[in-house]
Amino acid sequence: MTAVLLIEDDDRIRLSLAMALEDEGYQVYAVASAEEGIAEQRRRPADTVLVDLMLPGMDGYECIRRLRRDDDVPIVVVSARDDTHDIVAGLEAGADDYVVKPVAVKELAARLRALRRRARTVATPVPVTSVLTFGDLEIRPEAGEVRLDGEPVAVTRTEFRLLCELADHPGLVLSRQQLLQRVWGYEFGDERVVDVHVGRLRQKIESDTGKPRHLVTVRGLGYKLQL
Amino acid sequence: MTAVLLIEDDDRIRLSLAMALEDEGYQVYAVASAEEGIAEQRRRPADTVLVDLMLPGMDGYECIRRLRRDDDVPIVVVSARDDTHDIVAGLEAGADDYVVKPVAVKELAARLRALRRRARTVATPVPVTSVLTFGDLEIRPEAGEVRLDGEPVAVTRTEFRLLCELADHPGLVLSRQQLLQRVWGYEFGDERVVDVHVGRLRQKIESDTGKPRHLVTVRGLGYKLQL
DNA sequence: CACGCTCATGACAATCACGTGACAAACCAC
DNA sequence: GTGGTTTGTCACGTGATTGTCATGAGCGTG
Repeated sequence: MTAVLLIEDDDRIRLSLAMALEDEGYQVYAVASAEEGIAEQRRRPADTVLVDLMLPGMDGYECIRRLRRDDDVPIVVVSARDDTHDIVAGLEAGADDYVVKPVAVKELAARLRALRRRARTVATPVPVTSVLTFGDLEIRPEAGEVRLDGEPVAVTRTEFRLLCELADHPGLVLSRQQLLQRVWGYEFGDERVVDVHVGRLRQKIESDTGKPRHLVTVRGLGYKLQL
Repeated sequence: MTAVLLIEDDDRIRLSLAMALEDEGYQVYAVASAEEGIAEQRRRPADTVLVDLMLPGMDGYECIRRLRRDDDVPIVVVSARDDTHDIVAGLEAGADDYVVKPVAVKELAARLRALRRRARTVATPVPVTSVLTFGDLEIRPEAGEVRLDGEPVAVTRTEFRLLCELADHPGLVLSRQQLLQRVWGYEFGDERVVDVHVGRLRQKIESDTGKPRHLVTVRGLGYKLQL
């Protein structure tokens, strides 16, 4: 069965549209915000995404761009706004189609079928990649990528290696000595280097560096990475 | 340049739409009947077909079905009729999109671009050719062909092998060393060669080489190819 | 509370990584 | 051969990255 992700903040519209689509034979995942939608699509990818443009928080255009960044999934904008500028912007952001509310369900279903006919089977987006997850923090060693809450975070090589080393031992304390050896290859050296890099890393992945949630200090022993 | 075939019997609309599309950078073949359109598409296939529904002689639905029989070309209905029944019928006949006249040219152009992004080019019936797709970038290893937004891109052999090697591991970082070995067969060698070729490749497949969308640098680690 | 120790952080200069243009050798098609 | 294309090397500029250091805050203990 075809699964559709519906991102629409208006409760009435969301529910009625979801029910109508279910009657048409779709399995519908419905959420009320762009953030939820992106998370949902990551967790349980649908075959097609329907998205409203006017959403609380992150707007629809940004939502489309983020979905597109991860994925080649067909996206249809379902919006009340019908002027050319919005339509062009929606399509340029990466949507495949744009329909104006209120929309006949039969038409929407026909457009979904047309789109699905056309959708290509993309070459495995990211194959067999191990992802180390620490709550909202994701580390993909092979992809050289760190994501916080789904958003890519730019880290330097040393920071990345440090993070991977810590992530390889979740919840375990690694001493500065151990880190110096494994990340830097130093046998001896100034242990302060580790502190500095941990600090820089925290700036990037912790919202409150004073109270780190993932990359925590164990006084007198070293650092560890936890959920 | 992208060629579109416009099938529309009303002279005024046909001419003005053709001119408007030409202003948008399309090459337009315009004809006034379904029969002419089908013949024209056989003789000189366009990349996309725009078709009116109410045509003298063979109607638009039948026209779409016949075009579809030959060809997987993207088809957009441009019709004055805006009721659900017509829209569904048009899409079910095989159209990819349906816009209601009068339509803003900007919107139409945006829809054409969106469709083109999505459309697979099956014009030449190449059997069992794997196509590696990265958004608007297509790589056909067997055919030795690279396409950007459907348009063939001329790449040299080394560039092509480099691209294939990266495409074989979508989203994964390959170090310069790995690339040197796999593309050049060098065991050792100047890693800057890789940079230079990546640079040349970017000139050809990235619109803004400063901010590459597909062939990205992972500082300190290497390069990767992504959506 | 005072002390010693540990850790966080900002500043800074040296270094590094990368992108790019130029160029000559190698290669290729004709 | 000959002219054009492709390829590897080099050098330079730019901006990012790195290790060091100094300073001050934080913590635990007596």
